[in-house]
Amino acid sequence: MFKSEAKSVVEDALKELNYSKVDFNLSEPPEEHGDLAANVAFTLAKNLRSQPLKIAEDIVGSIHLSRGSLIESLTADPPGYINFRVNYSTLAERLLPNIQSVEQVKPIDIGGGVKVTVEHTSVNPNKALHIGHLRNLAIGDAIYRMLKHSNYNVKVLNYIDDSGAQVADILLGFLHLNFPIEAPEGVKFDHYCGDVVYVKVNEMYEQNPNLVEKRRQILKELEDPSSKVSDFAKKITSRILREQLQTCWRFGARYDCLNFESQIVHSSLWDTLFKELRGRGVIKFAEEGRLKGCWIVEVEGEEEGEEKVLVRADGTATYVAKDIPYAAWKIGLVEDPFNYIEYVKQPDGTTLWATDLTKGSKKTDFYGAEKTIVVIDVRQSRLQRIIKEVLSQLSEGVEDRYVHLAYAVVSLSPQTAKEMGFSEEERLLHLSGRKGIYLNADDMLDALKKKALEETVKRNPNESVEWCEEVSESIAVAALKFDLLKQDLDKIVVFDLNRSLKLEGDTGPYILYSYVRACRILEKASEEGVDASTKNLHITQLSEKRLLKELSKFDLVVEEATRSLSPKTLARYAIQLSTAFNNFYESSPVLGCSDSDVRATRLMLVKGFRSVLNKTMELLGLPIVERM
RNA sequence: GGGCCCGUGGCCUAGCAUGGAUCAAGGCGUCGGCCUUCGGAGCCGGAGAACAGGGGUUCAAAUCCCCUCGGGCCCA
Repeated sequence: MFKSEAKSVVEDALKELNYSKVDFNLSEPPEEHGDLAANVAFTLAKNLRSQPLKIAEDIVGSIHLSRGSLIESLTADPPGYINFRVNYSTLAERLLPNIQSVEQVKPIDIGGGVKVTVEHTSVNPNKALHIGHLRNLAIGDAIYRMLKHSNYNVKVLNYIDDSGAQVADILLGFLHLNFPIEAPEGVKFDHYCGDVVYVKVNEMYEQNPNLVEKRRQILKELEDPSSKVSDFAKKITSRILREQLQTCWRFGARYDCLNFESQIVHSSLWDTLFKELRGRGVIKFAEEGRLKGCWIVEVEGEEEGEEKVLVRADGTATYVAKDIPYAAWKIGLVEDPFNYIEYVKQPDGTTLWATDLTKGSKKTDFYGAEKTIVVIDVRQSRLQRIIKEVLSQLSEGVEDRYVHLAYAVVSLSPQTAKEMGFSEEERLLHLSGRKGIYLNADDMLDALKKKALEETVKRNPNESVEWCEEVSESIAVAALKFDLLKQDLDKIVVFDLNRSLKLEGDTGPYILYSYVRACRILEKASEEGVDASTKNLHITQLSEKRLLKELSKFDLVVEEATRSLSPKTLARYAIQLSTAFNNFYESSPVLGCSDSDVRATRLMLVKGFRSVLNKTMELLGLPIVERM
C-alpha cells in the first residue's frame, strides 16, 4: 500500500508538470537513503535532455502529501532518485490490527477463479522416491499452494506411468528371474523393488541380451488390458504406488487425481487424436528411409530432417505418443473418456481420485483446464516442446495454456558420492535410479530426523519420546524441503549429506525456530495476562521498523512469486522475515518493557509476525510446530 | 555437428525480467564478542578485496548484445 501510494503521488506530479506519462520503478534503496526509491527522473532525463537530479527536484516540489499519508517525507537525492520515507506509526496502525491471526492474512486475487491443473511427482511405480523426486514434489506442491492462495481453482494431478519400460523391468524380474514377490522383513516394498529388483535386472541385461527381448514381449502384452501380465502389473504397481504416496504425504504433498498411463493407452484418447492429427497432416507415415514404417511428427524449429517417431514400425507407441493425448486431455482438446473413482483418503482429509475406464462416475474437475502446468526436470524440455508444438497445431493459444515448469536435477557432491561408495572422482555425480545411484527419500528423512532428535531431546528433557519424535519429523521435513526450494530452478542442487544435516543458518529449522520464539512470547504474555492490543501504537526502534516493513511486503512477494512461478522468491522472504524478527527479538524486549503502549505494540508485532510467517510457511508447504 | 542451461569472496547461493546511489547482499567456514534479561537451532562485529575472460551498446553494465573459455543437459 505504501508502494501504490508512492506511485500515485509521483504520477499526479508528472501530470501537474505536464511531463509525458512514463513507466518507472519503485525499488528498495540502501537503508540510509529511505524506504522506497523511484527512478522516474532517469527515465525522463532521456527524453527531456535534462539533469536527472533537476527533474527529481521538480517532481518532489510538486508533490503534495495528504493528511494521514503513509509517506512521511520524500527527497530528491543525487544522482537523481526520489527517496520516500514511510510513516511507521501510520503503517503500523493500518497493518498490524489486520494481521493478528493467520486467518486475517487473506488470499489475493490474481487468478480470478480460473481453473488450473498442476502435474507433479509422477514417479514411475517401480521404485521408491529418491531425493531427486523430492525436488519435483516440493516445487509442484508449493506452486499449487501459491496458486490456490492467489484465487486460482487448482487441481493437482499425478501421472502414473504404469505401462512403461521401467515397470516392465521389475515385472521381468518377478516373472522370469525368480525374484521373490515379497520384500524381506522390515523393508518397504517400494524400496525393495527399486533397490534390489530394478537395479539387478538392469545389470543382467548386459550379460544376457535375450532379456531385452523378453521385456519387449512384456511391454507388448501390457498393451492388452485383459492379459495376465496386465493383471499382474496392476497388482505390483498399485502396491508400490500406495507406498510411494506414504512418502509423498510424509513430505506434505497432496493430490486431486491420479492419471494412469495404461488407461490413457486403452482409452479412445489416442485414436481420436491420432485421426485428427493425421487429418491435419501434422503426422505422417514414413514410406521409406531410416524410419520406414513409422508414424512421425515434424516439428518446426527442430533441425532439418529431425523427426519424432510416434508409432514404431512394430505398432507400439512411443513415450511422446502417450504424452500427447494426456496433454490434450488436460486442456480439453479432446473429450474426456474417463470415469473417476475414490482412490484413497489423504491425511489432510481430502479425497484422492483416480481415473477409471470401467466404473466410477463422470466428473469435470480435472479435465479441460484453462491452463496446465507440468513440473518436470529440464532434461524433458525438448519432448515438452514437441508436445506443445503438436497441440498448437490443433488449437489457438496453447502457447500460454500449456506450461512446462522445468527445473535442474539434483546431483551428489563428490564427498557424498564417495561416502556412499558410488564414485571416487572429484566431480558431481548425477543420480540414476537404474544404476542404483540415489538416496532414498525416506532414508534421507530418517537420517535428518535422527539428527534433529538428538537436539530436540537435549533441549526438552521433560518431554516424552513420542513428542520429540513428532517434532523431529517436522524439523526434518522442513530442513529438506526448504533446502530444495530455496534456490533457482535453473540451478543444479548439489546434495551433500553433511551440509544437509546442518540445522543452522539459511535453513528450514531457522525459520521454524523463529516461529517457535514468537509463540513462546505470546504464550507467556497470555499467561501473565498482558494486554496485547492498543490504539496508541508506538514504533520507536529500528528493529521494530524493519520487522514492520518486512511484514508489509507479504502480498507483494506472494504476487511476484506466483506470477513468476518461483517458490524461491517466497523461500527467501521467509528467511528475511525471520531474520528481521530475530533481530527485533534481541534488541526489543517485549514482556520486560515498562511502557504499556510500547509493549502492546511489540506484542502486536509479534502476533503479526507469527501470522504472516505461518502463512508463508503454509504456502511453501513447510510443517509448523509451536515448540521444538 | 545442432539446441538449451549454468559460471558472483575458500565453499554454497541472492541480485539479472524492468541497466543507475563512494559498502554488490546472505549463508557455510574462519576470528572475536553477547547467557542474574521473552529459548544461544539465536544476535552483534572482524577478516576475506570476487560478478569466468574479451569486445560492444550507454552519461551509467553483475544486469542488455556478440565472441571465447570452462561445466552440465538434450538431440544428431
